[in-house]
Amino acid sequence: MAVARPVDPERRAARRLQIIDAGLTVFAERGYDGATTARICRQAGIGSGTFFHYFATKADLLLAILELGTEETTERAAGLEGRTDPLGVLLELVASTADDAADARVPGFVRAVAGVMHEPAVAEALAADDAAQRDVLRRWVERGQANGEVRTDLPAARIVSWLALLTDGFLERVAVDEGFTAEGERELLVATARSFLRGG
Amino acid sequence: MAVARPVDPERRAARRLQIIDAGLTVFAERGYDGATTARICRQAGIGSGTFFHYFATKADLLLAILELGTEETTERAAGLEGRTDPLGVLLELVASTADDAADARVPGFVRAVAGVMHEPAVAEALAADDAAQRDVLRRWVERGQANGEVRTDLPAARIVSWLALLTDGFLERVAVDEGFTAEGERELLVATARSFLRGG
DNA sequence: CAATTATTGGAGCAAGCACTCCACGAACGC
DNA sequence: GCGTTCGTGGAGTGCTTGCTCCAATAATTG
Repeated sequence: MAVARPVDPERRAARRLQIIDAGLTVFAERGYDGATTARICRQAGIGSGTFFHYFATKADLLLAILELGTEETTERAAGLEGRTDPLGVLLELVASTADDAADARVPGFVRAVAGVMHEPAVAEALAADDAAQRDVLRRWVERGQANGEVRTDLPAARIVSWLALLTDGFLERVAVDEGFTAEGERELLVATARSFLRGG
Repeated sequence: MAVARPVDPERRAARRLQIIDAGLTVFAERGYDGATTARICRQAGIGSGTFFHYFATKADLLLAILELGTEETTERAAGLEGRTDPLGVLLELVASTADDAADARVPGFVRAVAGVMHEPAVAEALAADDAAQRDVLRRWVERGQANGEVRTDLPAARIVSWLALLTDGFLERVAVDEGFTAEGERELLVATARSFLRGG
């Protein structure tokens, strides 16, 4: 009778994260289509039955990874409220991209995702992530403009696009360029962003 | 007896280009794996037999497109020999990226390629293209440094990487960002590159 | 016109894939 | 212990895909 064996949310979350981690690794090194579910399962050390017990679809795994990234972004943004130096905040946000890129899997994952952008679900998730990130940036850019710390000859939205250009390009370079390391170029990234924000 | 029906190189080249053009289109809008050979054939208005008569493999088509791009790069470089204003040349080269991006298929194709970088053959071809492009840029950067037009606080190779960062990021933004058009942002790209080269 | 060969379309095939299904074992309430 | 449900692995399946094969056609020479 009795309702035996209730779900253990912690155990479930842990397994989920384990699969997510494996997915991140394999997506990064093989691309989306190159990452077969079989390989992801092997990387995670599980059977395919388990995989589809946690994710209905391979695409769902990708989406879950993206969602995790978006969460981190919003958390990071929340931790910055109350600051009064918009330029400093913006540069920290830019620098955090370099820090993310220090995990070698991140750049690879980013290009893997870019390669599946034509899938509507992925495009939507990525758009949401992009919008969240842009929202944060724009708010600080506007404050900086009001402040006099940021150039006012360009609208805030356009400045945000250019910050994104810098960080996207940075990730791409780290992925491709042998001599271009996240740690080594971090400082120059910040300096370049500062120069741009001031209106060099 | 008689050797009838000799190959017509022009006809062959034309067909080849027709397929290449279709491939560029479909790769750009569907990604590499999303671009089925069937769809490429439909786009080109040919049967699959014809396709494989011209390209042994789907990957070969991708490689052919890349090779065409490399050729254009080297041709463009050759046309610049003899100039004495390194900074001007560099900015023209950067601007030509923006011009390429005006063809909406180019940014899409670039990310499609990025999504298959884990294939050794593609990685190799892309490395060759990258090396060719870098070689040209580095030569002009070095001349600019000797000239006093380009900053000397960074080694030429590193400056080249950062120029590539700008152009890569530019292509990515054009592909993703609704409000970010190649024509509209071209000028700012050149200005930003100039600022960076001078050492802002 | 005949002979010969490049060129073409499309039917079909083998392989690989995401995903389903099921049976067994473990964990819990009673 | 017993009953019940969750968690798990892996064999199997149906579909898609890159690619092959071949018969028909077009083009060119003599």
